Amino acid sequence: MRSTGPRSTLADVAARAGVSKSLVSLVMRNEPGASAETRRRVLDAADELGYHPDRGARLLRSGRSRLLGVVFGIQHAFHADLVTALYTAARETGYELALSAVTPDRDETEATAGLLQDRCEALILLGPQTPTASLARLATRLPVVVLARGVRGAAVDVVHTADADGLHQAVDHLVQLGHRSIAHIDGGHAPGAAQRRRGYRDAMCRHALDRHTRIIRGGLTEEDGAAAARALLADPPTAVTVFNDRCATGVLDVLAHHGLKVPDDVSVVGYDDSRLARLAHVNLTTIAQDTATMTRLAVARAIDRVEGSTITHRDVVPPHLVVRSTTGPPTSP
Amino acid sequence: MRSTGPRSTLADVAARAGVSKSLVSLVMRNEPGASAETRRRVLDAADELGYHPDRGARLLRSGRSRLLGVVFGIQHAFHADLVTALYTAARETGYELALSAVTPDRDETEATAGLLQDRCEALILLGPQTPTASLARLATRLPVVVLARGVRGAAVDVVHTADADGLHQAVDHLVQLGHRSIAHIDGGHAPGAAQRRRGYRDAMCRHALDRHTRIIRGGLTEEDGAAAARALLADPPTAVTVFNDRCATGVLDVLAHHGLKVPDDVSVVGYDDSRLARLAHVNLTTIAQDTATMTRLAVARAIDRVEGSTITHRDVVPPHLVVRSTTGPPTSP
DNA sequence: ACGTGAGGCTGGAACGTTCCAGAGTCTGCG
DNA sequence: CGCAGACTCTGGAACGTTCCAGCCTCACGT
Repeated sequence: MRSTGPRSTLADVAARAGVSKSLVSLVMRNEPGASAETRRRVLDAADELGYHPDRGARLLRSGRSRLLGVVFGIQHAFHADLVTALYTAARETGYELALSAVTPDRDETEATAGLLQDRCEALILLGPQTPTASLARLATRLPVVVLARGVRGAAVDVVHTADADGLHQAVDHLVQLGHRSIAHIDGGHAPGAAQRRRGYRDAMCRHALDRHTRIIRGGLTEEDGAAAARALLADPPTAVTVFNDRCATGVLDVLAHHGLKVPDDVSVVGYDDSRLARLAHVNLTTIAQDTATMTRLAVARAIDRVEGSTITHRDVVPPHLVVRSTTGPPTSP
Repeated sequence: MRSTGPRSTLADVAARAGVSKSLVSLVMRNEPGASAETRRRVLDAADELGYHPDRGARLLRSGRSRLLGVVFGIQHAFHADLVTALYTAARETGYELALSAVTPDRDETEATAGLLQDRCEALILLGPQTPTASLARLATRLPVVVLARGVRGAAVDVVHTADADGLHQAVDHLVQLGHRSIAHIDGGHAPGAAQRRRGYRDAMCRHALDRHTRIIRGGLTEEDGAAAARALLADPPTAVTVFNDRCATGVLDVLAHHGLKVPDDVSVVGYDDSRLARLAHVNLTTIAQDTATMTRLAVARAIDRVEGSTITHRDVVPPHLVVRSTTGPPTSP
């Protein structure tokens, strides 16, 4: 049933065309050094035999896999968005992506190990939790780009959003709508949480709203958001900025269950502009990370390194506010 | 800065451990033939050198990649659950997973092509939309296992849930609670939708509730659920079974926004028991697909085929009801 | 005492490429 | 005429594995 036809090799093609292996190799790689006539003969022979070069052997000899490894959290909606964008960013570069997922049973170390076996030439890590020291050690073996997390110090390239800036925009927007009692549900120890927290605090200061500053411990999951929202119910602010969209979803949910109207009673701003936020029935006002730019940069940095660059880059990409329907002017001050 | 340390090889490890390459090879593959003591020495040496076997070279020599390709939809919460389970299912088998994602910009054909280049020995496709004919064609090249979709006819192995059975259980549960007006929000043309629809219809019949049968066009996203729920608002049933959890989330959302209490006013049952359903603040009663069993079977089928089996299997795994907090007795009949 | 067999280990030949050094042939030019 | 250089082409050595045949050593049974 299955045509387990024996794969033909360079040698087979060479024999059929009456030339040497080396010559066939040249022709297959489209390199100069063969006459037009032989070239055609070789190509014909290859075609007749249904020859396809063996990637593994090629890699083994040449040492180049043209593969970029990507480590991502499979449960993470925003990572899904990033991976999607990474695929398109890599499309025209001549490099391909190799995916390795982090799951509850499979940590980053394991995910990374898998990619090393594939001989990836560089690694792109999405919001890695790996301690900086380990990252640095990894970076001695091959180029590493950290995406969507601001790591300090390690000799790795970093691409992330101007986290604080995002919260400035969020607070500005709310203040402009007339809000004064604006809380922040933070991301705990999650990557970027500290910066966003600081952004919130600074912005409140700038608007002379220090005394309204109110930070509730959140996290990065829906759960965390729900818990934080419940903590807020006793004395709700008129607006709340949330660490990320996923967490904001939990907040919205709890508010709805307790009869609080969004945005009439409470305005909510998320962060990421993940697929979640764009859903019509959620339609969340949020701070959009510029995934297209970030992923394009990440891929470019990785390739630069592969091709010999030794400059360490840290790219901070500005986010922007996307106003949807979860924010509006406060009804009662 | 970066030592661009040359990748260490079997030979390096061998030198450091004071044994031969062959011995190291044995140890790395976990084959018998080395004493416990040397084994440890070799493992230590490998660790110190940060050695990772080169998959390409391995494949080149042995002709076996020991790789199972997995094609999945990266936007799909339930696929994430499946991939997670697949990793654990594959863990002890000696095979590894190669992931290839389907994104809005990257269709199944492209995802599959990538895996073929990696010389995967078999393919596991998650809820593929590819037409049966193409699947059959693909199956002539290498073993193919279709997971979470009941494909007819093609010479591929299939592992899926007893879809209709799930809806029987859902309806039985609701009837037992005292519901009579039970609607179904279906999945349109999605894989499995037809079977679930039929399961609902049959179960309603069996309980002599034919005249309450009410099917609303849904789909597999939150959007679809939200739209369907809005259609239901004019004359809400006391309970509704929904195509999947994702869709059910949309339903819950709309109900909450319109002040309908769940489960007091309306009971809701989902399908999949995806991570979504298990969230504390959602806590959705749902039909759990047995992902552990399904993935274990899928991996086993793939490996059987790789190892020469020519029997075509179709495994139908029974789902089971998980009662959480979105179902309860109807308050007013 | 001696074969015997098993367990632990080694050396070298593959696998299908690419890369390098060189071997012919031909052209043009001093 | 001879020789440099360009153009074609060839042979063989890598690349990092796995696989195979075989070599010790030791304990065991007779």
